[in-house]
Amino acid sequence: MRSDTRAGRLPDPPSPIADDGDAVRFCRTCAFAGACLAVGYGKPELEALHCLVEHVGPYRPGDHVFRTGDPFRAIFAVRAGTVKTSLVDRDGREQVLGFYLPGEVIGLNAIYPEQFPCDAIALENAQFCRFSFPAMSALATRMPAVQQHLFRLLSKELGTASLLAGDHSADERVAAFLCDLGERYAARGFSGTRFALSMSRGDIANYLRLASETVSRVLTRFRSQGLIALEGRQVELCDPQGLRRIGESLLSG
Amino acid sequence: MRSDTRAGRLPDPPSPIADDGDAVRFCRTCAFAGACLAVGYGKPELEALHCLVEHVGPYRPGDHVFRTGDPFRAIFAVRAGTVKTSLVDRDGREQVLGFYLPGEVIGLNAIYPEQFPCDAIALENAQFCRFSFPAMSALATRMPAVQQHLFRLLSKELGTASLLAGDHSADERVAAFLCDLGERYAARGFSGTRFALSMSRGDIANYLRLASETVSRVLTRFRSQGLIALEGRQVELCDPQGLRRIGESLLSG
DNA sequence: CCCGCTTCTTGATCAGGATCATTCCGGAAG
DNA sequence: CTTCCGGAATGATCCTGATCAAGAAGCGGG
Repeated sequence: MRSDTRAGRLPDPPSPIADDGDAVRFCRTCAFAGACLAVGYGKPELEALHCLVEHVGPYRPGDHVFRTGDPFRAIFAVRAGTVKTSLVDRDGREQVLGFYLPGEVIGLNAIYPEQFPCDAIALENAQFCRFSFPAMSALATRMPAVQQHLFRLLSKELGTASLLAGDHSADERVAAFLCDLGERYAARGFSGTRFALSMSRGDIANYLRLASETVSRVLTRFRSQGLIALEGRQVELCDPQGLRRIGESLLSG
Repeated sequence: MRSDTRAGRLPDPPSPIADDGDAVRFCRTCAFAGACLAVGYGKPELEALHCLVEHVGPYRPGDHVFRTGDPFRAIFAVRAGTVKTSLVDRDGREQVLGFYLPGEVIGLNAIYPEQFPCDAIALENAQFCRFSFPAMSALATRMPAVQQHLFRLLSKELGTASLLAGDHSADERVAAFLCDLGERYAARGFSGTRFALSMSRGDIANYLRLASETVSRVLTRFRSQGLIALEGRQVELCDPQGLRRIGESLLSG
């Protein structure tokens, strides 16, 4: 599993960490870092965490990590790659709920219904840490730090979910989307101004509740205004300040 | 506090419970019922719950229960009345995040930022159970049922938050809004087909990301189609099935 | 290298809902 | 009763972004 045949020369230097051997380095950027590090490496509690973590993957682009209706047993931290979550209503229309980068957690919205309310689909080759939820909440009972962490993760996601709901112009949405992605990449140790959009224009549009044509147009205009540089799915935020100003109503208040 | 001068003859027979004396009856419909009842009345654990619950109120229409930026110390279960939560962006535009009926819980989205990210404003005379959050999470550590309950509440709210985000027509939004309110009233023991809208058309519109004129027009049309009866803020769902059909894309998938 | 597919871009037109403006209604105060 | 005022209903117009349509560009496979 260390080095497989697909180890070609992918042109992504700021690529997500896919190195299974470097658990410590990965864990520092993971959303569970707070919980994991709180217990301290070497202590017996860490054993408990390790017992309930299971590395799964790799998944290839388009693979499902879980599907709508699957019984809820675990949450997943993204180790490598990117994932989108989406739901499909009965007339078959897809609805993208979110994109998740390395270090972020998916599956939290399945706790209440006790089954996954959405699909999770890998956008790139992806790997995960799988946390058994029953084991996790049992652990949380014994370790306040873990419980606190779960509460925070849930509450945080709650905050971001309500942002998309506002009525905002296409410009605001796209600008905020780019800023948000940049900040999240930066928080995980990648470049926050230069990265690849791992999702299609259609997925972006769907997520932002716009038509893909509109996304194209806005991106093109942003480029002509010097706010971004764009080449296929590679994007550079040339004027993060300006973008932030445009999207600010979605970003902080 | 029991009977003050404003005890006029308000025409709302299906009024929320405002009777301080009937704790048991109220608690059965409260969102914490599962947690509270799980420990069983009379057991020592109940003492713990009672210690961290504090009844607050009454608040008058327009009063703030908490404000954006207030330090987060507690979550609130609505005992009586209705509340809206909303945030105000820097250009002063209000954004209604949700309406909360008796038995529902507000403040969960403050856990992560550790301060309230929104205002909570009473729409009617309102009272609350205030749960100290540090005490609550300490209790959750000792009582898995409470912890489980908090996780579920958070996860549930996460689910509803993502529904509004979809791109839906004005008709769908209004129909789903009415159905949702009805179902929530029904779940708390009130009539699910005949109730008063405690919020203004403007608030509804804001919540649904529509203009208030649009809400007016849709309601008028629904009435002329026989889907609802409407008189001021009193509404009756004459054809809940039909409404549900219209709004179904927002209601379950 | 060409083919066929998907994704992306760009243009032209259309429509749903926002906005502006006016009127109507119901309750509170005088 | 009249006046006043905010919320609500209704009409007229405008604008953003969706939709329809067509072409360009990337990409994997033969």
